[in-house]
Amino acid sequence: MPTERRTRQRQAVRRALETTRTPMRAHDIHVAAAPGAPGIGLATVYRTLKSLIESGDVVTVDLPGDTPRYELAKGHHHHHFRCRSCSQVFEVDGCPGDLAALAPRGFTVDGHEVVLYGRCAACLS
Amino acid sequence: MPTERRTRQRQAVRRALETTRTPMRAHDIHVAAAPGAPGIGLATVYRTLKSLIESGDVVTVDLPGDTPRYELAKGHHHHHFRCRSCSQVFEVDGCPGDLAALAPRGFTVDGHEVVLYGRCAACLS
DNA sequence: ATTGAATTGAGAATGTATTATCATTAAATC
DNA sequence: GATTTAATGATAATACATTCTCAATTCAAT
Repeated sequence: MPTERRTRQRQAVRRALETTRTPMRAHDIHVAAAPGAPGIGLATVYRTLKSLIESGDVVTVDLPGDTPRYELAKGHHHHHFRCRSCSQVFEVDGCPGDLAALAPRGFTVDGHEVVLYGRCAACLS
Repeated sequence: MPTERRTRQRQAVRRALETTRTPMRAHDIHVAAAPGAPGIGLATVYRTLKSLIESGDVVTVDLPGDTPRYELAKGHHHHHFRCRSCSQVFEVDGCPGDLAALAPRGFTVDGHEVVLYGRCAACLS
């Protein structure tokens, strides 16, 4: 099995995700990682994301009709908020609770996702 | 202004959406409309969907990480359930209610979406 | 320092949903 | 029935995110 090497670009990708307060798109990560890894390629960003996801350190944040974003695995159940103005996504701690009752009779529910829409504080000020 | 013509293929697309009990993908509609409009092209399905959406008769159902689906505008607020087994999407009447309280301080919430995951009745039986 | 293999960057290639093009067909009006 | 022109079908073209290719690079163990 190949040994994982600690490279400047992988560290830059990880750092980008550790530093941000909002889930990032691959493109955002590419830009954010550039200062720490000059010339880093987009392919490397994707390769790194893939391994981080496989190791469970990163999770994909898929919001309806939006390009995928990535965030560090938080460990706790949470949802997201998407600003209609700046399109940025924010973490939402808290959850409406068990929604199984909403499902049709005879259906089994084992998970759910909630997305809030509106304006973030920055766009309102 | 161009006059809208009543064609066999448009009727077939509309009928497909009126007949189904679950939101359909463009491809599904293409298949479902074929019997009523032999040889109908996929482009026509998209063109018809576009006009139905513009007229407000149809709405797009975007679920995370899934290809877009389309359903007749129901008029009432509702959500969706996606079967992890057959991938089919079902309408969910009912709603967890106002979720604005979950948003971070200073944020404005004007909408939300909820997606339930699990197994549908058919896949469980 | 040397070397073997993992990693990288640049760009081509892929997959998928949707739109554009354009000659042909067919509604709707006369 | 003839005419006008919106609508259609086949297919090329877009738009994207993501993956693949492969020569060049660089990590890390010797």
